[in-house]
Amino acid sequence: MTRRDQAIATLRGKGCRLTPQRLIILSTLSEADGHMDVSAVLRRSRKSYPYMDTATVYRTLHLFKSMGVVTEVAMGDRRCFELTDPQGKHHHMVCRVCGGAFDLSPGYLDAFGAKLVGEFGFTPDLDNFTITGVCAACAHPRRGAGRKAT
Amino acid sequence: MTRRDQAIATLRGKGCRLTPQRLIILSTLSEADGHMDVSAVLRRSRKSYPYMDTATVYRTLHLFKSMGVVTEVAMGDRRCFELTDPQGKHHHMVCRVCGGAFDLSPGYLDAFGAKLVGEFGFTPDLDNFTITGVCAACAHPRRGAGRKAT
DNA sequence: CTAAGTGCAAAGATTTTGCCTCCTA
DNA sequence: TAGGAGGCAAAATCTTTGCACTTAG
Repeated sequence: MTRRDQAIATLRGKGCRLTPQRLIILSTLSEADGHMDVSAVLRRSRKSYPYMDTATVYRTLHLFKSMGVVTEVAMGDRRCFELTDPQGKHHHMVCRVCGGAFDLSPGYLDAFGAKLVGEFGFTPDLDNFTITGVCAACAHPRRGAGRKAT
Repeated sequence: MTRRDQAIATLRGKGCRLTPQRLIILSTLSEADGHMDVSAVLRRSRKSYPYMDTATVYRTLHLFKSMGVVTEVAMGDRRCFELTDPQGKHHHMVCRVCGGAFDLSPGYLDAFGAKLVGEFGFTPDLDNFTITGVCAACAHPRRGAGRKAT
């Protein structure tokens, strides 16, 4: 089951209407496979539905976030959204130079998360975690082009 | 040397003028000892200088950020500023229930960061790192009030 | 002195809201 | 069909910018 299908099931289960606009926004997020800001969601959604309205995108993303089907992540000084990974953990490293996103296997953060719980009683939201930084290609421009890996 | 003094030295070294407004904004950030958003900086700065202008705050914070004397951090869905810690990193845990922010000593993420660099060549932005989750008070409401920590 | 910085006001962005119409369930 | 959702436009915010005046160095 794809994340998009999972999201649809969740929305249906919570009694939300599955309007064409909502499905388009889900598809948009799904195709991009990651972090898009509001204007990017709007722009891309309009490719399949030119009348998509700004207010609809805002309302929909807020709804999705409150339903847990999308996650809002801070990318530097920008707020982005992405479909929540139903498997649970799914981490990304996002390069702030080229914008590329790289998957990070679960496990890398486990020790860290366990420490926070143990020492502070603070339970971090590690299920959908994104960290920004600079990828190898952008850090060493001569060794490879800084192309986008989405 | 306090962070504020450090900041002043840096600014002076880079040839920036030390206007009263800039000093007030530094003091404001310094007194609050932490993450304040633009409107909070403005509001508090006006206590010592009622004519402080919005544009000045924006311009000053941008300047300070570009000079490295303040760091912009994403606190949930809010962008905040704080004096850069000259010791280096200093992280936050933000409770998504009560909104409270807790400092996280450097070191907790070092092993994690080193792994990313070593295994993927990805250099994470740990200076600017905030993790959301649920704090002890909110996770165990009976044991303590969910009060706000800055 | 004089270039940098501020204040003010206006322009631009971004995000939210009201209200009426439309459509999903 | 009835209440939720979308469209549209206006409003509320948030942020940036132009320009004349002030001031730190």
